[in-house]
Amino acid sequence: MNISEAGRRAGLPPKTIRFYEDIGLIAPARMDNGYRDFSEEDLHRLAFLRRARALGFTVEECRQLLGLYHDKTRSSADVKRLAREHLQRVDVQLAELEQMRATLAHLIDACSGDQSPNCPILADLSQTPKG
Amino acid sequence: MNISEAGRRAGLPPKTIRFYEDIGLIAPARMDNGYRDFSEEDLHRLAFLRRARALGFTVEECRQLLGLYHDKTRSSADVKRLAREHLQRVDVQLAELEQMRATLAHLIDACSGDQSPNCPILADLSQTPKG
DNA sequence: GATGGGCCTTCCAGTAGATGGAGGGTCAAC
DNA sequence: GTTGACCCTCCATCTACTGGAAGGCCCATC
Repeated sequence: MNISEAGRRAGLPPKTIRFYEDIGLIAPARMDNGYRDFSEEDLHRLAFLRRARALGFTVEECRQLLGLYHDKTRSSADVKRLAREHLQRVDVQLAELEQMRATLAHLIDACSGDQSPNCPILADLSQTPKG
Repeated sequence: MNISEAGRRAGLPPKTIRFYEDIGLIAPARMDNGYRDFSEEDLHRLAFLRRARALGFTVEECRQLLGLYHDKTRSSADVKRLAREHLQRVDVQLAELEQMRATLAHLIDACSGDQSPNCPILADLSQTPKG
């Protein structure tokens, strides 16, 4: 199977698949003409990667998860630990974004949005730290 | 005022300040020896940048915001539009993160986290799209 | 006046995770 | 035989910095 077909079936653009090969996440065979030749196993890995990335795991975490997936002697504790660390990061990001959102919404609400130059948003941004 | 003092007062590392000068967000004067010489106005711009960045505005948006801030003929509607567009982006990111979080939390909850290789997290990641 | 430490400068490289494009090979169809 | 749609590699670009090397400046101390 060539790269565009693999991409279509795994839900990843060919560019991304080549990138994943570059960084050693997959290693598809090659045809005589040099074209990549994707097996079902390659496809499986690609789909795994797409899902793990969609959950926000970093590429390095994906590498570890793939390693665990293929390690029949793994313990689920290792996987769970990785996932929990990631969840903590997600929670931090969520808290930051929610804080941003609250401040932004508050400022937007306070701004008349008319033709006057008077603007609480700019006023807030230009506030000096101690006054 | 030299760069480390400016950084201390604006809450930004010297490296970041140099970077902001590189991309044209600030243009501090220079002393005879080539050192940057920050005015109160420069400090004000730096503090503005720090706050706008902390609210998640991109550097290009910060550039526009600074432009509006110094434009006495601005209308607050322009500022509000920028802020609203940004808020929409934040909301999209929040929705994505919350979706991630929910899935992750669900998977983590389902995983025993013991020494068995059996792991619902890996099972989910390796699911093929149609079964 | 030599030396040391702590600043400052510029420039280059690297980060994450792709994505875009140039330049060129391959292949099937018309 | 020549389009057009693929494929290949390699390099550049994006965001917003951050780290480090190599070297200059300034002040204090011996």
